[in-house]
Amino acid sequence: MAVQQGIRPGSGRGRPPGGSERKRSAISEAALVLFLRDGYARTSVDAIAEEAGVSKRTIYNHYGDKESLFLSVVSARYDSLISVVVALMDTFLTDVPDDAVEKNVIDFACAAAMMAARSPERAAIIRLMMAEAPHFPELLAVQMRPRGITAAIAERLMRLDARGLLDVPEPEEAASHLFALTMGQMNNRSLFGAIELSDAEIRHIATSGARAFLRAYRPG
Amino acid sequence: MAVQQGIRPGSGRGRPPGGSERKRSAISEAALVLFLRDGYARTSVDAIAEEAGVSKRTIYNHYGDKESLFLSVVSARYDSLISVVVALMDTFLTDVPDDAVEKNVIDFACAAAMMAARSPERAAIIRLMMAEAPHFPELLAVQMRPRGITAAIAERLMRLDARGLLDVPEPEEAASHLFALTMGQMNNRSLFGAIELSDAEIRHIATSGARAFLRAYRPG
DNA sequence: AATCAAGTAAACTGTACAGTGTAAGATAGC
DNA sequence: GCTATCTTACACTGTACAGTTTACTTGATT
Repeated sequence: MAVQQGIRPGSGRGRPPGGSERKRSAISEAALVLFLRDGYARTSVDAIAEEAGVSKRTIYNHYGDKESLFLSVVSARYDSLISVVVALMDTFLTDVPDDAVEKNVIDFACAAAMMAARSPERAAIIRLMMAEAPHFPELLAVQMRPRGITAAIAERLMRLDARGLLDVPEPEEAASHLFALTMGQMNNRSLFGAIELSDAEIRHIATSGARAFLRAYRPG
Repeated sequence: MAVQQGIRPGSGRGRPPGGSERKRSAISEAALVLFLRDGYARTSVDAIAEEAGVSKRTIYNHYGDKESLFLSVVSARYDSLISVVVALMDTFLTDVPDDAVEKNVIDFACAAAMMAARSPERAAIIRLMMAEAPHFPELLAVQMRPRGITAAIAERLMRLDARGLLDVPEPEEAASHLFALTMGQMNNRSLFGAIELSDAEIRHIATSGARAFLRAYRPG
């Protein structure tokens, strides 16, 4: 009689086919799902093992302990979220035609707001990092790394200033204002996991924020 | 030999002098301190009892269970924080002289930012509510109550618009923008418990946010 | 003085969970 | 085919914690 196999390929005893990388990533994905859904303290290693289709011992072999697992998966995912935002900036705030500043800033705001409002995972990871930062000082460092985000916006604004398309005497401040008026506004609403907004409402909020920014920083 | 008394007055066995209100408030204060410092899951009822100088049984007699205690103390404190912000608005955004709009908006921004940056308890309670909102739907309701906060700002802005001191066609939106440019900017920095800012830096950030708002909404 | 209301102490129940130890099974690579 | 590597099952340790039970103590009330 054949040995009872688990649901997933590569489960069951013995050295796993395809190397241990697959196990490792099954663990990290499962861990992320549960940490984001239930928080650090409420998530048990046994539950992660079950979700990943892996034995508890394997988790400890790979990650040492629960804290290391947590820090590893959370900081990796945070970094990848940041890179999504940076990509948005590249799309909308670089190579702006002379007559399309307003359109591009508004489009950027809409895209950023849409992402902020429509990605529950993003909200969950920010919530989680905020909640656990006091207990895991390492998370502070992870969050500090991308101070680059406003710096990157600032750099684009400077170029628009140089071309006379905006009047931005202090690019770092202006970048922070643009961020506050777009992503910041959405964060205030979504981080509590609160309200469901329609696409039209999101676009409206983002557009009005972008317009306020443009009025505050128009040239002349 | 006298019975060994605890450190606090009214501790020890027997019906407490001064009624049970004093016990009740000792419990809620202790609970708040520990919940804010360690979070919900990491705080044990035994620890609260010790901090309050009260027996564990008394806590259960007063609050029933840990969840009820948590909801009670957190929502009470949140309400009182909100009222502090409302008081700030009354101070700076009501009865504004014709020639002092700029000054008052900037002063409001500075006061609000100072409070946001200098009250660790405020940051802690927002963090805590965000973190636990998914597990305690009741917290959502608590947070929704003061949608009045932007509404109250909006009302003041409308009056300034009527007097021709600002150009605010959509007061609700503008209020949200002012909030984002002042408290929002500070929240982004303080909720992670991150950086220590000097008074001068805080004032600078708040002032530049207020100025951007004024440029976006100046009349004419 | 009697009674009631409120609280205390401490042991106890049941459960959940982090992390370990171990023997055995399966695969990869030589 | 041999061996090192990796995984599994599972029992086990120690601890922490929510909530209860019981027996006792004391201040207020009448």
